[in-house]
Amino acid sequence: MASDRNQRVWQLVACIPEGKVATYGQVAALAGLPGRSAARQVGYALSALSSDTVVPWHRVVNAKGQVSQRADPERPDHQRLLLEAEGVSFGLEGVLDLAKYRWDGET
DNA sequence: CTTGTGACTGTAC
DNA sequence: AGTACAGCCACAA
Repeated sequence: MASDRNQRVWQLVACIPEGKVATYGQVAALAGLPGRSAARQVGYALSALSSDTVVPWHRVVNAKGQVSQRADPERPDHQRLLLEAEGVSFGLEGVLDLAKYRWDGET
């Protein structure tokens, strides 16, 4: 059973339009998570996701514009492929242009 | 109840 | 520029 905060985060992530990405801090702020460690809680919320989750967690990236460090060890490229399929361009370092793809926070 | 860890961020050197 | 430190919250043992 997930906490309400986690569901709140998932709901927000699910609101991210295709071709856009949001940082943990961005999601945290939009989710209304108080405190300075909100980003951590967002990361934890995503970590608690199920394998059958419908949440496009791959659209959530860190402040560096890179995908999470905890991606599937078996398919680390999966997240990148999903984003590329949405029109997001990645750099050789697996970095994307946050200034261009960063979600405005509105649908 | 206490301790430890974690999908992070921001500031400082 | 890249690296290092501190902060805060939630969950598991």
